[in-house]
This record gives sequence, structure tokens and C-alpha cells, in this order.
Amino acid sequence: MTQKTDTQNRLKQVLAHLKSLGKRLTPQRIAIIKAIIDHPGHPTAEQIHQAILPHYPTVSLATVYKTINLLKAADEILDLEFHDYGSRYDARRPHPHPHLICTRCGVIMDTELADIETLTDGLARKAGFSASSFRLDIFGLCPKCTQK
Amino acid sequence: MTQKTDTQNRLKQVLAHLKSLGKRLTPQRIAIIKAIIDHPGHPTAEQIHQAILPHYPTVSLATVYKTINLLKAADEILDLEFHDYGSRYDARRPHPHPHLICTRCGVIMDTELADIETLTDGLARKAGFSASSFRLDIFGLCPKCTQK
DNA sequence: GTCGCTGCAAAGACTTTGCAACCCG
DNA sequence: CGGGTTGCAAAGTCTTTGCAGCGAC
Repeated sequence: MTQKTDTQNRLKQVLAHLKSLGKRLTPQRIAIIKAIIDHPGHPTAEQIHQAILPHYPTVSLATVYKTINLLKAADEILDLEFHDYGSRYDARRPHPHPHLICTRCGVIMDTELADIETLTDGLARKAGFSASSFRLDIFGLCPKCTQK
Repeated sequence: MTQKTDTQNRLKQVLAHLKSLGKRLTPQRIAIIKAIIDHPGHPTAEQIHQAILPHYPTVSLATVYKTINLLKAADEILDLEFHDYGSRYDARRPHPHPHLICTRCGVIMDTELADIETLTDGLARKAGFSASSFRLDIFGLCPKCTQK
């Protein structure tokens, strides 16, 4: 219930932002963005495409990529580029946050670390950098795979 | 001087490890590994290849990739996979460490953070993960690009 | 009605693979 | 000498791009 209204609000938020940027809200875009936000995990472009096909059988994978790039330009999506697990997207929480990746089953979990930006900013400043973003991936075994 | 013996020692260390794994030390491999270690920055596969060609004109890019994968399997190289800046390699310091990446000029700098593994291990444990590795990239502007 | 967007197919960048010849140990 | 390694070319994966037609505003 709360879950549902959350994703609905997030969808409205993203669509409003795109509109304010002068972008057109085509049915394809709305369907793609909805699919990304509704996905419980961190879907690949292919998975997003598959989720939409039942509703819009003519939507092409190219349009999915174009929409993802649109969202990236608007800072409304997080693009996790893995060579081993493909590019994964997160439009629910576009703000950078650490991820835990299971090297056995490939599951990706979100985490939070309150002072992470203080830490990365400090590291950057020491070297004369001005930090604007970060990415922290922690690889290991998830609870299920640890047991086995 | 010290710099030179450092890279020489590192080269010997890597070669000894490969030998202990039963791998053959071909001239190509030695040249490739030396080129990666001698490179002051974080070279691409292409840059490694170019660095070797004057000495071994017949070495193919495929062999460079194969050797890189050999080093990865032996945990003797760090593979920084960027979509925007290509895959970059670091055979000097194969142990994971944070990197600073300039989003304007593309320079990649090494950093150290003493308690980083305590931090990542803690984050992982909270979620029931057992961490084995990590990657921390901090994006921003390098000192030179900040000035401009 | 305009001009951005879509869908198709083709191109593109990067990396891996198949295979015959080669050569390290 | 045997089997790992090399070099070439071809294949493979993922993503982007060109372009004609379409449709959101």
C-alpha cells in the first residue's frame, strides 16, 4: 500500500521533472520509466524491455536505452555499470549509495552509510580534488550464498 | 632509482607468482607485464599494446587481453572498468584502493584510506554479507581542472 | 503544423574465442 | 616433445546512431 503510493509518487516526480525540461511524455517513455521504478531490484536494459513488451509490443530496445540516457541526463537514475553483471539501473533512489554485490548469485543490495560523502569529500580534498559524486561497490557473498 | 628498483621488484614478484602457478613466462607475457608495471598511470589495453609494439611488433592485442586476464586470475592486477574511460589497469598495487577520477580530463589518481576495509566489512555484515573486495571511485574535478 | 521521438537496422567500441602454428619448460 | 601460448580473424556483447515516418504539444 505505502509501497505502491511511493512508486507512484516517484513516477510523478520524474515525469514532472522531464516535463519541466521540455521533454515529451510519450506513452513509451512513461511505460519505460514506470517499469524501471516498479522493478524491485536493479534491472538490466533487457529486463526493462521485457517488462514492457506485454503492454507495448512494439517498443524497441533502442528506445529503452534512449530513455535511460534521458533519465541519466536529468539525474533521475543511477547507472551501475558492471562488466560481469551488465549495466543495472536504479530509478527509485537516484542519489549515489553503496551497493553490496554477491559474487556468486549476482544479487545487488542497496545500503546506506550516513557519513559517506563526508568521507569521500575529505579524501578528494586531500588530493586537491573537488568531489561531485562517488560509487562504492562491496563484493562478497550474500546471506543465502554464505550458508551454502 | 628507488622508483626503478621498486618496479623491478614488483615485476619479479609477479613473474614468480605466475611461475608458481605453472604458467609459462613467454617473452610476450614478460613484456606486457613489464609495460603495465612501468606505466605511470592507469593504462588501457590499447595503451599497453602500443607501449610494447616497438619492442615486439608482432604481439597482438588479443595476447594483451589474455595476459591481463591471467593477471586478474592471479590477483596481480586491478581492473578498473569504466564505461566512459575504458578499462584501466593497475598492476603496481593490485590491492583494492579508492580512486579519484576527474570527470573533465579523465585523469585517475590513487588514494589510500586506512580503515576502508573495516568500513566496508561493517556495512556488509549489517546486511549479512561476507565482504571479500570493494571498489570506491570518487568523481570530481582534479586540481588542474578545478582552476580553469 | 512542428520538431522531437520512435523503431528498425546497421554501425560501433571493446573484448573474447576458434584454430593452426609455435615454442617454453 | 607435449601442451600451453600466440596471432590472426571472426564472432560476440552491449550500446549508440542514421533516418524515414509518426505523434505529442
